[in-house]
Amino acid sequence: MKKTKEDRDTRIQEYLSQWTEEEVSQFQADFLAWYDQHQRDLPWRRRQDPYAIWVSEIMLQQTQVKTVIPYFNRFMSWFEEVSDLAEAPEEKLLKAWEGLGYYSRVRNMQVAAKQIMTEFSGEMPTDIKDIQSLKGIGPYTSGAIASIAFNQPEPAVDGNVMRVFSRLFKITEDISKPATRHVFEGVVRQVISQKDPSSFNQAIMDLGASICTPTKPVCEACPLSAYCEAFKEGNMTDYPVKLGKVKTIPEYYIALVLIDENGKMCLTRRKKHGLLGNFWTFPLVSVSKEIYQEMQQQWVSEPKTYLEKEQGQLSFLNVAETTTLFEEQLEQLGIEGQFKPWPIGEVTHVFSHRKWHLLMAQGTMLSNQVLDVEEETQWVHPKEFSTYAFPKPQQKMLEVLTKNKIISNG
DNA sequence: AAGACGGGGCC
DNA sequence: GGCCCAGTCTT
Repeated sequence: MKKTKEDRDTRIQEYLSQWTEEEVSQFQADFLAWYDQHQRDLPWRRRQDPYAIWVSEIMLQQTQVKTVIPYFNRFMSWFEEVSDLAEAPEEKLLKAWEGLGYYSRVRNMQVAAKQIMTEFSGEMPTDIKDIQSLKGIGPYTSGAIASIAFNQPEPAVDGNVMRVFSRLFKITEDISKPATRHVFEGVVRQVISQKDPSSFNQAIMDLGASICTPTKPVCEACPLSAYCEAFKEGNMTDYPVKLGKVKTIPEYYIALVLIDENGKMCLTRRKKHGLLGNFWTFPLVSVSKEIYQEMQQQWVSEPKTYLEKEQGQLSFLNVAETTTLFEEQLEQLGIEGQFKPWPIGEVTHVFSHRKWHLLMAQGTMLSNQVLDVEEETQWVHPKEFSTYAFPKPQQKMLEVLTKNKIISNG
C-alpha cells in the first residue's frame, strides 16, 4: 500500500477529529496549568540563553536528564559562549563528552559553533530553517530551540512526544519508521499552544519523563487522563506501536594490558571515523568467537590449571598453549614471543548494535616497545590517565585493574 | 529507508 | 542477563 502525502494528511485529520475544538483549548489550558505547577527545576531552564538550550537539547538526545545535569554544568563552565566552543581543542571536547556516548554529537556541535560564528555573527539564528542548517541539528532539535528559546509554535517530536501523543490520540503507526515522525508533527502543529509553545513543548517532555512513562504510566497523576483515548480503553501500554528490532552483533577481543618497567601502560588511539572515533583504549586484538571462548575457558573458567601464586605475584603457566591461539594476531603486532600474558579479567559492553567481549591479558614489555599497528600508540603512566578521553569499555577495564590493585584509584 | 552510532535503567 | 529507551548523519 502506497502512502502519499495526502493520505498522511487525511490520517492526521482523522486522529484530530476525535477531539472538538473546545476540548483542544481546554486540554491546552489544563496542560499549561499542570506544567506551571509541576515543572522540573533544571539548570538550562534557569536561563533564557539559546546557547544553553542548544547544549542541553543535544546532550538530552538518547540521554536521561539525571545523567546530563553534571555534564551540562561542566560543559557550560568550560565553554561559556559559542565562541569558546568553536575554538576548543578536540581533546578537551572529547573529555567534556567522555562517558556520554554518541560522540559525533559534540563534534557536530563544534562544527555548528563555527557555522554560527561565521554565518550568523556569533548568535543562534532565529529562523527554524537556519537553525536546522546547523550541523547536528535535525527536525527535533530545531523545533526544540525555536519553541523553547524563541517561543515559536513549532513541533519538537522526540520519543516522549510520540509516546504521549500516540496514547492521547490512539495513533498506531509504527514509530520505528522515519516517516511516522511527520504524522506526529502534523498532529502537534494543530494542538500546540499558540500563546506559550515553549511551555507546551517542555510540558510534554516533563509529562513523558515523570508520568507518561514507557512501561508503567502513572495515569492517576496525569493531568491529561480525561483526554487520553488510550486511557479510556485502558490499554495505554499498547502505545506507541514499535516494530523493527535491532540485533546486537557480538565481537570478541583480547585487550592487551602492556606494562613497561616504569609502570607505563600502552594505549592506542582509535581511528578518527567509526565507533568510538579518536578515543583511547588498550590495544584490542580481534579474535574469533571460537578462540575467545577457548581462552576464556582456560583463563577464566579453569584458572587454577594455568595460574599459581608465586612470590605474591601471578605467574602464567602453559603460556605457549594459550598464546598460540592468537599468535597470528600477535605476529601482526610484531610482539610474538615477547608477550607472556596472564589473565586479569573479562569485561563486556553492549552498544546499540554491537556487543563487545573483552578478555584482558596483562604482560610486561620493554619500554618504548613499538606495536606494529596503524593507530597511534602511547606509553602512559596511570597517574596521567585523567587527561585521556576513555570510552566506557576502557573505563570498565580500568575498574578491573583498580580492583586487582594493578593501578591505584581510577 | 535502513544502518551506524553509546550508554543507562528496569526487572 | 535480557529488555526498554531513540535523534542525526550517512549510505
